[in-house]
Amino acid sequence: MVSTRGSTPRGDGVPAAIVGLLGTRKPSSRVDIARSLGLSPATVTQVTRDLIARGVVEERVSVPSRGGRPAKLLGLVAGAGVALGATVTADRVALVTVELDGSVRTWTQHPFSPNSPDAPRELAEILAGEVNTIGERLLGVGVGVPGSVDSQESGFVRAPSFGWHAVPIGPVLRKTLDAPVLVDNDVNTLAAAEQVYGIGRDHSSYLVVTIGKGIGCAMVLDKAIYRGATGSAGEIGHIPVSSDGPVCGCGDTGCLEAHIGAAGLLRTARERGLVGARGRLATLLRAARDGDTAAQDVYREAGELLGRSLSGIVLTLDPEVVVLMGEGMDAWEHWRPGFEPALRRCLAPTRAELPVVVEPWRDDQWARGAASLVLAAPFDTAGNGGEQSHRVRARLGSRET
Amino acid sequence: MVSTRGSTPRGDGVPAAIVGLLGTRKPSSRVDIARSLGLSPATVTQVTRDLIARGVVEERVSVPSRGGRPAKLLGLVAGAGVALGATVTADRVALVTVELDGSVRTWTQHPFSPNSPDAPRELAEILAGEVNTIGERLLGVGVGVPGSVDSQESGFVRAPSFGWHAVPIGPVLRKTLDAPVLVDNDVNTLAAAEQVYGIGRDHSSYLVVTIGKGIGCAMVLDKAIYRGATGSAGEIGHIPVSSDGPVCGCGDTGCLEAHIGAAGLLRTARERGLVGARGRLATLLRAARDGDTAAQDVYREAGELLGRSLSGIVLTLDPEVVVLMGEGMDAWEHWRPGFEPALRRCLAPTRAELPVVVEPWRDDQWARGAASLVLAAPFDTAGNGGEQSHRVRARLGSRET
DNA sequence: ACTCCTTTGTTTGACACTAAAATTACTGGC
DNA sequence: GCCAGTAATTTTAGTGTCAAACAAAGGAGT
Repeated sequence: MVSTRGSTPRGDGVPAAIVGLLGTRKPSSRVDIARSLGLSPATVTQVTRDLIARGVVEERVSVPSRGGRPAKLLGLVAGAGVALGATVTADRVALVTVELDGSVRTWTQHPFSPNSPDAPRELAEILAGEVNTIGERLLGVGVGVPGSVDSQESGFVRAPSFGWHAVPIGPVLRKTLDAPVLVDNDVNTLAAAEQVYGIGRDHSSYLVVTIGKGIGCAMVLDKAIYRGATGSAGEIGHIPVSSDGPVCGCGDTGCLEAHIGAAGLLRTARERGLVGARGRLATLLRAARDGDTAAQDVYREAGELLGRSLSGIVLTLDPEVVVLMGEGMDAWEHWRPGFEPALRRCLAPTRAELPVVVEPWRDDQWARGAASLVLAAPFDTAGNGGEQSHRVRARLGSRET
Repeated sequence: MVSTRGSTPRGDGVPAAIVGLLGTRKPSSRVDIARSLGLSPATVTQVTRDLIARGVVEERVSVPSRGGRPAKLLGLVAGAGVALGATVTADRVALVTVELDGSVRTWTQHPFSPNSPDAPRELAEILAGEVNTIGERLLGVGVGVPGSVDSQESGFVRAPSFGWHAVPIGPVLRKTLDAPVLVDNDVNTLAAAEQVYGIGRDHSSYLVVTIGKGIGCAMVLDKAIYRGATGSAGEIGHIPVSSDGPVCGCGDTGCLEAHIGAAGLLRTARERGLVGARGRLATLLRAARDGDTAAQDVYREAGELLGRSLSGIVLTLDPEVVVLMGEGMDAWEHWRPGFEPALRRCLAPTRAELPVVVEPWRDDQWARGAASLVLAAPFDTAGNGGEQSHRVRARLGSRET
């Protein structure tokens, strides 16, 4: 193993990568940093000297050695940089400010109507307040949207559920906010968070599958988020699973999402008389928890469909791990009995042991993900984030200023 | 667009990348090379000076200019380097020697029995003859196998159909042959060939799907071949498509391959009395070509299954293009009527126009692919090929010697 | 023929990164 | 307390790449 994240950084990426590493790891020695990033200790000495002088990094205690010069640990100066994250949903915008080490500073929500023709400008206004409060220390703004984005770099959004076609979220925000702005699909932002603070620290290829209103999937392949040719990779909600199933929002019939998305589950439950015509999903979940086997069946069957569909994706992508998250996870205990056997049944003997990690859901997770777009920029050695990612790195570690 | 293939090369990768580029392009000027590789013209001048002195590259004619200093084109010296490619099948080994520009020099076949306990050594002996014939100019050996490989770098092969479990093809060949040896799944080698000489010149993410004895898939994502956590990405032949279908070689029932692999097609044809108990696929194809609608139905239904399965993969991976190839492609005209509508039906409006490229099949294609593993090494800036890839680059462009 | 323009290719000085040697700061055995 | 051993860090000298200035080689207009 040469480097922990992607290829070894160069040029302006070196100081950024060091700061990024220190943000996501415990305080490390210079030699450790060098090993992790594939740099020579000499370079780390030089660059950290500069970062210390600039007040971004500080020396911590020396650790006792086991026969050798003790390492002087380096850590980030608290509050040296802040990322702003925002997610857009059908009725509001959630905002977080996050420190370099991933800890959440503030969390707020604002009413928002994406259908308005002036939506980008309204979003910009919501963000502007926060941006001004943060001031100098702002590294960048990450925005997650439930749709596909042409590229993080530019940020034109297509989100059918909002009626958005090539809506210039990125350009408008950039013009208004005077800060680097990275826009991405919301599930991809969760993957970015995993990449930096979660499972990505130990694995290089994995899937992040979300269960909630829709069914989403983001993928980190060989340490990089994969977005596809048109930014719409991971649209697994519309995989066909039945030839005559329910009608989906996309117009087709029998999509996975139409079966096991929140609306699909509810429809099934109503058809079977488990909840009233005006009943909600919470009712179904309560029934399942109370031991109602018919209610449990709804979830079990959903788990089975999900497991079968994922097994195809796992065979195709051969990930190390699958991470499950999303608002729907609170009912996972009832999905699991259907899910596990369906998933494992078709996996070749080699992958039958595929670990599936179920993450508890937190309300600020979407927005935290969005902020992670910014915090992942230091590791974007391949340059997928383009100019915006570059600007984040510049704010983080440029030698001038 | 910054660079044509992956990220910009560094160090020993620079001369190799230049040679690689000249091998896959028409002769180019220094400035063109610099643009393609993301290097400065200054660097290209320096490195090519060296390559010219070493007799690997030569100056060609000047090209008339359109209002500027005319460009002096650079091209490869013919025969400056040769790659050896080999594919292993159930009964033989096919060998090609390929020039740097991709042209095939020789093609031979040798009987081979992979079930023998001494298979790696026997393979080594077959290759040794050719290696000695080539001598000095050999850049490396590429080997394609119908199974999964732990990494190109090491080359332990798992191939259930051969009864191979962690068979040390790479290590044994390396010990015997004294040349860089790259081992990979056979479908991945086809993807490597596309990457270097085919569709990869114009696209960065695509699928290569093979139809033949089995159903295979290789994927190039963001310009790199993706191999998965255990080297078995692309095992789409075992995606479940029916709950009570025919038994597959993998032990499960209802796998895609069991339905539409060569054996599956034949089984269906026999069940329907279209060919005799001892009849072969050629009989079915002849019947279909002669207008037998029952025979055509077998192919059409197979096309439908393939299209449905691929639509799921396309939704997941959002590739720019899908390339179809393999021995089974000679019957494609009869697959297509089922395939096209099934594939497009479920693609979101944005991807309905997904181009599907059907490549005619050539007998030496597997072996050419294997050789491409070597010829793709110069572009492996990420270092996936590890030490072996590095050794190929060293032979191609090292400054010493 | 002369001048200006355009593009290619080369030279030069600066700079980032490195390998290797030197230095520092400990531990552990005596 | 002294010495050998060990590992982190720093220094030093050197290499590869680049930006910018420069040289070369033509076209097009006058």
